[in-house]
Amino acid sequence: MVRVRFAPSPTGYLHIGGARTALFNYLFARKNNGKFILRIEDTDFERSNKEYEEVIMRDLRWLGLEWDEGPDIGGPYKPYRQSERLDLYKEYANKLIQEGKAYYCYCTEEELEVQRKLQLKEKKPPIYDRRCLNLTDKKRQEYINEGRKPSVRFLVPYKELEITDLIHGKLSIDTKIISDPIILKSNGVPTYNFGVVIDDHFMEITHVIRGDEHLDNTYRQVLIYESLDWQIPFYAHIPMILAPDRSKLSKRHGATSVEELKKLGFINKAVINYIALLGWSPKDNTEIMFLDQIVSKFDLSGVLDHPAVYDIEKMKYFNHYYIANILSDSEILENLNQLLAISNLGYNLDDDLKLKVIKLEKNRVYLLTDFFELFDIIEKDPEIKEDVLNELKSIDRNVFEVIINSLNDFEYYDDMEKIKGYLKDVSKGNDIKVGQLYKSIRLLLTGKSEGPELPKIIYLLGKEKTIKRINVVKQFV
RNA sequence: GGCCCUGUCGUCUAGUGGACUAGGACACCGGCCCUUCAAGCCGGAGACACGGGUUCGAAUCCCGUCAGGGUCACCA
Repeated sequence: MVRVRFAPSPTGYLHIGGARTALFNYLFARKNNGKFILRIEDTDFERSNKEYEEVIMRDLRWLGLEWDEGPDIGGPYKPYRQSERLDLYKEYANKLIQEGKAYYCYCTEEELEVQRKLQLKEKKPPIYDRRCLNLTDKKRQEYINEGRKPSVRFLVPYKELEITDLIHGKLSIDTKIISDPIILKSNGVPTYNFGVVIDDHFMEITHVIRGDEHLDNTYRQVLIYESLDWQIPFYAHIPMILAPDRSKLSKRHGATSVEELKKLGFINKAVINYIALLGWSPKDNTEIMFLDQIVSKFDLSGVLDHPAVYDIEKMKYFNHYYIANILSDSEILENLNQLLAISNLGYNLDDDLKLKVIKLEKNRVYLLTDFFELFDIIEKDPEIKEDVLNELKSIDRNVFEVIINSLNDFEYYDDMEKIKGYLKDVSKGNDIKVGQLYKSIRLLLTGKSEGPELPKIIYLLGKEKTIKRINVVKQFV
């Protein structure tokens, strides 16, 4: 049985890279009828935050990545929060000490820092010199009397170590260059490299799918597995997602968290679709796919081994495509209402009107927030600023009169086609160029010279609002 | 700096020794449509990092150079 996990630490929002890692784990689990587990790695008490944990779970669900076992829903290998598994780590750290495979280290962080700097200065790799490995009883007692709390270091066995990665193939390293890693901090809490091994083992994780940045950690972890005589899981290190400038993706590169994307008006299906294609492509090179289709096409062997650059423009296109061609109007409405709920813009529109807007605009919209343009036009009377006023004043008096009279006479505001035809007639009958007529009316109704098609605006506004706006504007001119 | 990973259009990618005049998608440019801006449709430009091998034949295999990224924490 395939068992994979996504193991975020709750120190920030779920970002694009994390979401993609979660997705690949999810895909692999579903494809192989396995289990997808969520584990929270909250051993850094300073930076971990329960709120982030909740946001991460919420965003994962928003993306449609449901897990089979996790801190909130439990499971046979609970608990799924590292902070609740502290005894387990201590037990195995002690076991390693007793077997001479790990040792207490009494060095302080300051001492280590000094040593590291020195080594770096001499252009040497910063490796711990094992000064605490063979401490005399006297020295040890001295440290204890000073009140020093020891950390536990893993004793790295020196050898040629080869690991096999499902994406990169065979990888090897000389373990001499690995510094003895601290596995238990002096406060008794495990470090990442130790916690991962213990938990993955006891949660019976079969495949570790994670970002490339963990490639070097893998050697340390494999050594720990070997020292405990545990079975080593399969590894698949997926390429990183880089910023457009090819550096590591971070906040300064714009919208990189799922939270932000949501607020910008992205649709979950589009986000999933886009990130699935970052470092992976199906055999048939299809681009537009739903999550279940991606599952059926997914194959770890299709995952590339080089990094991909994050391009929000392409994701916008996917979003556009989903809105225009894939989603039903009611699905779009649902997404729109979700967005409205979190963005507190206070539009006072009922679903029927929103649906009308969706029908009219979905072909040209890229982001859900683009619908707001029309919402604004419907809800807010035009602002008559100076430049608008000047433009308004340049409209011929006769044209002005024609517009007012004809819009007053017109009755079929609920029929787009009739509006179109009527405007055409007005244009012909009064010898006003269509372009000029449209431009003038748009200005009167919205205070802008660009925007959605004019008949749409008139249709959505209805007779009452249309006439009212024109009358208001008339006073200024 | 050591070690590890990687290098196909600007970007995501197809490509696994001959089917490659290197294909698709986003972005870009031009045209059509047209009441504006878009959308849509049609068309265009655009890449095998470089240098050596191996081979009848290389984007594909090997070596080197260069470039990019990652990592060397009592962070994960």
